[in-house]
Amino acid sequence: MSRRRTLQFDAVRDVVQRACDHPNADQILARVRERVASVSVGTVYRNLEKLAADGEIHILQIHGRQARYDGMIAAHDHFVCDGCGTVSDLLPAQPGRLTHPALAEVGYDIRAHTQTFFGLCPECKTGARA
Amino acid sequence: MSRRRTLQFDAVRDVVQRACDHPNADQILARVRERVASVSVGTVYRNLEKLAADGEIHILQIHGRQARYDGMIAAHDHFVCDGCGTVSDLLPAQPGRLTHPALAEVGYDIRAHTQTFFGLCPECKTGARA
DNA sequence: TTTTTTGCAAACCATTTGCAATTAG
DNA sequence: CTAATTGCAAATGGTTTGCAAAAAA
Repeated sequence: MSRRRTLQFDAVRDVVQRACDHPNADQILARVRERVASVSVGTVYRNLEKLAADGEIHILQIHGRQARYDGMIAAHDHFVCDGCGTVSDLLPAQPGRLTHPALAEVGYDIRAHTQTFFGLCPECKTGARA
Repeated sequence: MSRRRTLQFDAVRDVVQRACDHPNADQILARVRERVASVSVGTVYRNLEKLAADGEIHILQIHGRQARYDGMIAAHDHFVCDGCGTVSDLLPAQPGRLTHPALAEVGYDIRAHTQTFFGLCPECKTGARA
């Protein structure tokens, strides 16, 4: 079960960690192939899964059925532009989460905002599962 | 292009708007069939799409590739329990968005939090597309 | 009648998986 | 040597689509 060092694994990790555009699996495959021409789709997905399991990357479900991958694991938010379609990282200068008004002040036209929390609900917290 | 009133459309809308568990398409199909036994998968998806286009419901991409549907359109956040797996609405009593500490105080054990903003970035705001 | 909507089944497409061959340790 | 990883190709599974028949307007 131990993790083995392979050219493919290292390439996938490096591509995701260097990317600043939240690429999807296809884009990652293409970039990895620039270095290791023979990698297959399955290998890319398997390695992305491993990296996510190890907490080295995050899988983003922005919209639609195609996942995007994020190499930045520090807590941060995202902005999806309806104009150019890019997904960008929002890094608060001050500790704490960004707010709608704070972004408006920096020039963003925020039209929607969704927030999702993950964890244990009050019932599960005091009950069975960990 | 005008919208026609059909049994199927009304049933889909009613099922989603009455649901408080953020059902997926399969669950909605099952519930709609309790009233209109003959509805097909395609019809359900087409009507969900229309409702979302009209802003009557929201499509949620919580995790994985299976969408969930939300009949509550007022601004609110979501909590996904790692224990029981339920997705619940978080409705702030006071205007404004819920925060991590606020939820902790009410008994939630928050382990992750993601925030996504949609709109126009500063460049697109002052540029071409509306 | 005219146009939208339906049901069915096939198509799509991102992701997953089985398996034999490779390869890291 | 032996267990993990790969490439390939086939399978999955949620969602979409083409089309002729049914139903609104």
